[in-house]
Amino acid sequence: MKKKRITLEDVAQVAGVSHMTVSRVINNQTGVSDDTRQRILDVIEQLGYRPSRIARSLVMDKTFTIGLLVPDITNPYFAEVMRGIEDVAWEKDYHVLLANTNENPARERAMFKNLEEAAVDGVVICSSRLPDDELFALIRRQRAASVINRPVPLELASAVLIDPHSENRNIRAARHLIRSGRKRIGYVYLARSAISAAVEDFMAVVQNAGAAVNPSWYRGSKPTWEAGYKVAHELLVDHPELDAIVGGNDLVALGTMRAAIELGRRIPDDLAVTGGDDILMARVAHPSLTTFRSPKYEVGANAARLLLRQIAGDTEYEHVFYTETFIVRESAP
Amino acid sequence: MKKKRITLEDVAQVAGVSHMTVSRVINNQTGVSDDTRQRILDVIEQLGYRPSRIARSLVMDKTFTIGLLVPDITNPYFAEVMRGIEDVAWEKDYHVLLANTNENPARERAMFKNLEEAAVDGVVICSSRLPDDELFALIRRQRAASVINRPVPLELASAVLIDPHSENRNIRAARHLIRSGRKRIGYVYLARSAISAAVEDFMAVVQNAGAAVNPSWYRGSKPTWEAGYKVAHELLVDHPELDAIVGGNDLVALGTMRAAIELGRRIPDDLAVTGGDDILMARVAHPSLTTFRSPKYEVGANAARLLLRQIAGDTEYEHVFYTETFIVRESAP
DNA sequence: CTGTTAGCGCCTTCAG
DNA sequence: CTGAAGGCGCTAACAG
Repeated sequence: MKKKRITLEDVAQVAGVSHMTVSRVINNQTGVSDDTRQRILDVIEQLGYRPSRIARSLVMDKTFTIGLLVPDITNPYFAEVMRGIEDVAWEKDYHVLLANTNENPARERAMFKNLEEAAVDGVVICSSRLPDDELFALIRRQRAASVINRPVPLELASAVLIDPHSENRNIRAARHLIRSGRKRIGYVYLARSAISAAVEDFMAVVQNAGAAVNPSWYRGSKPTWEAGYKVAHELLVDHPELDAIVGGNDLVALGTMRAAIELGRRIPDDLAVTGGDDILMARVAHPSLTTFRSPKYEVGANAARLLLRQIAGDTEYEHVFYTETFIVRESAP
Repeated sequence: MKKKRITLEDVAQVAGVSHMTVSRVINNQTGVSDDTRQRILDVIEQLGYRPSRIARSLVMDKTFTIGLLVPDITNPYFAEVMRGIEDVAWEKDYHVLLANTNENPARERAMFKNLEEAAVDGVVICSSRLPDDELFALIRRQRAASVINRPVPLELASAVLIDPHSENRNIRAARHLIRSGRKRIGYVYLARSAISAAVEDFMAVVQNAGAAVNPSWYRGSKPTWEAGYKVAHELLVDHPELDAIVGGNDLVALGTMRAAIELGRRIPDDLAVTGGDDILMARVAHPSLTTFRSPKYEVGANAARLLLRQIAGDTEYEHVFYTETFIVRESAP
């Protein structure tokens, strides 16, 4: 014997009006006399009535919910981005349906399908790990989309991206390392991420700048501390000659530092390390990490704003760009 | 001119059957011949049909969605707990509606209301900041609830809690500090959290163990690095005599360490610091942080399991307990 | 094995 | 200012 939900009809009956009048009241519409309105409000309060968003969604064809697709909620970078998204959604009275893919493409695909079935009004897609063609097709199936950290055709979705005119952070890091005298630079890049510079580009720049290159100094990693640790450990065992490593992000760089320290390297004397994102851990770590600061919260907030603007009926997609600031700390002075 | 959603009816028409037959197919029900089923499956594929969860929810009175109420998604502790919850939900094909309260009680209240309107099948409530009576009333309005880190009547909800027979972690930390020779121990506890020991209890234990006590050595803090930094800074300025500080959690302890270092204290020589949670940062920080490890992922996963069990029709609530492991590191050897 | 009918709770439209 | 009718997309219950 389940307790049944209180409905508009129940409220109407108690208040002695038709359900339509109640509907008008809960939607703040005009056309209800002040005392009927007050009476209905009282009944609502007294009964503890809550409008069913389900029913409303069905008839209005609108769920007041946005989907949030992220690779890993435990990555502090994404957590901060999510906070920006969540805050904007909250302001505009939107709900957030969380779709955490655990860096797993199969799960990402399934999550997209879930979001379609949930009929969310739009999706914020953060750092998708899917190939372009597949991602674009999936986006096309959504009512609206806002993409973070992934170039996407302007006619397909809004996006928040790193300024394409600014140099890639990994490459900036490499330049910095070479300037400060490093000769043999490893690169633990983020596999499947649009943030990391392509290995060829990385090599070209390093070579141009007069430092050594070697294809086996460059390895892909998942964007986690553990993965960074593991990959860097292997890299350093195989190539003890390295005197610097560019990490794809802070977590990977921090894992790299740990591996290096365990292998007896002193940082930065024997090995310099750089990261990216400037998460709190980068500051707190020892030695503190040289990295790039990105406006994480604002990136999320902007993505959400662009999405909500589309949902509100704007037909023009928009791409917003941000830049990263180089932060020099102890790990690569 | 919006593109309209493809419905059961559309599929039925193309396949030349009634919508019920299609319904049976998408719900994997028996009573459809193999070739009709296959034909319908083909049409679904070809049309790219996705069942509307909204409509299904309305008629079934079930949303296949759980609400997730957390104080702060950027707190690594909660992020890890959330991952446990999300994974279990995903396994059971449940969606997660995120309600991040930003440590703000007013927002928490509003989020509860949102979750009611969304008609989620149940809620996982993580570290609520609401007073007992209010929280309990709000829980009672939900279809099902599973509570983390907050004692709750067994007839009201399931819960995942620290073993009540194990000594509180802050008090264990204090004992450890006293054993290792500290005399004047400050306490930056988590305000409004059921995790932190009450100041009176803390004082009683410290006094009993033969160390000094002083009411102005104990201050509440929000559970963030920034708050911990600020509170500890003030505390250390006001009370330079302190030779140890027990932090409510790792973030607060890490903020405390930063404040201490900026004020010229050496850690652990001049000041010992302890935390709680054992987030990654505690290990990476310098000096590394003495703390308590809690099974964060499992806490979340268990809370979700308990909730889904209730949703599945189990009427018995259940409370599950976990324990924390003391991890001694450099900050308080 | 397949189809028909009747709602789920709400909003839109149109009458009073 | 208020109400009645119709339908959103789907499933349950019952017919055939």
